[in-house]
Amino acid sequence: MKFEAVTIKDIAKALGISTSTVSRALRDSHEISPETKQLVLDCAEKLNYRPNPIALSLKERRSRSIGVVVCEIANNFFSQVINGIESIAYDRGYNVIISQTRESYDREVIDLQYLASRSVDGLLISLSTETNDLNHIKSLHNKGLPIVFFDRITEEINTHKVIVDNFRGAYDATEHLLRNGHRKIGVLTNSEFLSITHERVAGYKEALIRNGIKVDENYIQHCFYGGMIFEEIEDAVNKLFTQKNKPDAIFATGDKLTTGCLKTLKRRGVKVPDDISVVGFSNTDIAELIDPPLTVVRQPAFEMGKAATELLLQLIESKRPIKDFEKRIMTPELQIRESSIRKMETVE
Amino acid sequence: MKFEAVTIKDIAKALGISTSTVSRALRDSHEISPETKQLVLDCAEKLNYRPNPIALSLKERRSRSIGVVVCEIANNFFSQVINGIESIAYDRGYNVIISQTRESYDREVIDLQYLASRSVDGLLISLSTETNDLNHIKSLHNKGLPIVFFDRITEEINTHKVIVDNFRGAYDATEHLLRNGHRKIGVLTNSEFLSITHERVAGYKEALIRNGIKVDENYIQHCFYGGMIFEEIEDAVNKLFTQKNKPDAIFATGDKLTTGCLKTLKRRGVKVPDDISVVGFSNTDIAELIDPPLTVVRQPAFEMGKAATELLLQLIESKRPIKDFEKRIMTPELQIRESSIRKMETVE
DNA sequence: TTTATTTACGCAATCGTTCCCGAAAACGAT
DNA sequence: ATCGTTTTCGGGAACGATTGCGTAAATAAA
Repeated sequence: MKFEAVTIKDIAKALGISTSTVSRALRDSHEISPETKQLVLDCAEKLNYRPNPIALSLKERRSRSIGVVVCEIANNFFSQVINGIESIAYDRGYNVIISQTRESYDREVIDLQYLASRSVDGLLISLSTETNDLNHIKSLHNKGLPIVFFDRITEEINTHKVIVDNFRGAYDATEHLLRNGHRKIGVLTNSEFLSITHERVAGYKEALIRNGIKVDENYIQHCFYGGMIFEEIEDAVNKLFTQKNKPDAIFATGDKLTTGCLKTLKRRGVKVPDDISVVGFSNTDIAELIDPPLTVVRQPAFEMGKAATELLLQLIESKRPIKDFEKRIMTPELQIRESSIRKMETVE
Repeated sequence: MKFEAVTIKDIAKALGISTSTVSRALRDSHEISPETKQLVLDCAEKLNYRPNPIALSLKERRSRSIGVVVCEIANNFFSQVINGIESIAYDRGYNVIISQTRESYDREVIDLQYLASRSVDGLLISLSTETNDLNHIKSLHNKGLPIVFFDRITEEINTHKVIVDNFRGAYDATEHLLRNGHRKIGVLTNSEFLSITHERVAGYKEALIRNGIKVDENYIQHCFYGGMIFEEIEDAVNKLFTQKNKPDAIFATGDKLTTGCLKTLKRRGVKVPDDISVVGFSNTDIAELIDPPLTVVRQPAFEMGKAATELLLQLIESKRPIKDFEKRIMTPELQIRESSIRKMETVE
């Protein structure tokens, strides 16, 4: 049950020198003779010495680890973001600690508390649905903990941010539907607390307005938990279908929202795209396999993870406090497939 | 940039008592007067004191964290397992540190090294494809670090293991295909290094044999990286299709393998299930949305994560060394959909 | 009152590492 | 030979927390 690791003391004892000398030799200090240095290095090699990161963390008050807070990893977008995060962090010698909030504010508070006490050197945060009050993050930010937001950001905290051009993604998706002859476009979207919701709904509205179509608020259905609870989506779709003027297309603004919508339609026996067209934000790898192949707004998730991590490390490793923050906006890609293309030859 | 946390010393100073007293008061020791205890508790509350886990880890040589090693999290099965792991660990006060090997042996070695030096109290491992030599794990195991394997296990190390009944999953899938009139069943499977490969291929073979069909080794195609590299799957499917006797069904033994196979078929214009049937191990949430709805062997991933974690914590928290290990075998579920059902009315 | 026993707390070591400071030895300059 | 520098190394404190041991004061027993 014990787990005895080789320490600096063991080397010191083996060589009959002090721990200070060993430490300096390993750290490649100038105030050490080449011979002693070599001796220590050899001995460390022989004993398979590994510095104890915990002791280092305690001493240096940094852990060479960064915390990632997302709502859930079982989501294509976030798991791809995490891959991007790791690809950078790993190379730069940082460890990544992931925590999931499952869209709960309480868990976000606890997770953040934990990560902070664990001395992470910085934080990569995508807010959870329930989060409205940001004091738990502000207090960490005010204490000087480097934070970068991605995807679900907030304007209340001034720091680096990485997002996709949500407005444009939504605009393009909506316009694509309009071009294909749809006029009554329903929206399935997330909680109103989230930045992505506002940006995406705004893009949708703008596309309508520019095409001379009046926005009907009844067509905009919010799912508070973004589809984590399936019934939420069923309800939202029901509400869309009980409008006096049933929509002829649905735009879903999230991964779970999109697939949940498709499931609901399928179970109801609604044909896509014959009865209704569907476009959704999604990073699924199998959009082409879906029946019908799904038109998606795809985010450069991996790149977003990379960018956010680079910005964070820059914050962490900067000597002097950074006051000039950047909002990096990446470009989403509309991948057009059959789910949004009205078949003209289909006649009732 | 500094991040000053409240320590036990701050409380001691504020109250004019020693750190020992504070520590004991917080730990609810009996040798502390009720008044002092209350004083300390109040002060701790007021200053918002949080014990420093790093200092605790150093002192107690345990971190109340467990390490998880998987090939990748952007995989339905593994992200669901991780959810199961977290659901237990979280309640029991353990933190989960996830690392991805991306199927690389070298990364597995490094990740494990890192987790060990980080003083994780235990390890949950699913081996990576490339891993053939187990010395890096054995050495940790021999030093007494609690380890539980799941999914991709090894017989070389004696400890708890959690798997699904892979033999049965494959047997059921194959027999299902046989019952539907298929006789020439190709297999897309993982590296021969992996336990899951052997178990699943064995189940497949047994089903054939029991039905009086001779096993044709040419029908069994291994993808070394389990489909992480798409071309691998294309090649394998090609090989299957250039047999003198083209298969009339494909059984894929992994998530990526299954979706990759479907993509390849779709791009080749091969119709499922008209031209060929497909069954695969997969934990995707949208099997029903695929064209055609996909017959899958689904693993109770969440439950597997829970079970593995419970076994690990039992190992970690046991007073005396455990010598009696358990292999927990859970039941996979064959979910039958259209991809494996030959349409009888289809005539050439 | 004296002695024995609790009670309640402080001191200091410990975990593994770094680093400031002091000092011995070696070297060069005078 | 003497002094000043430089090189090279050791001692010990510090990071935050726990804990064995020692001990003064309070209480109980004689």
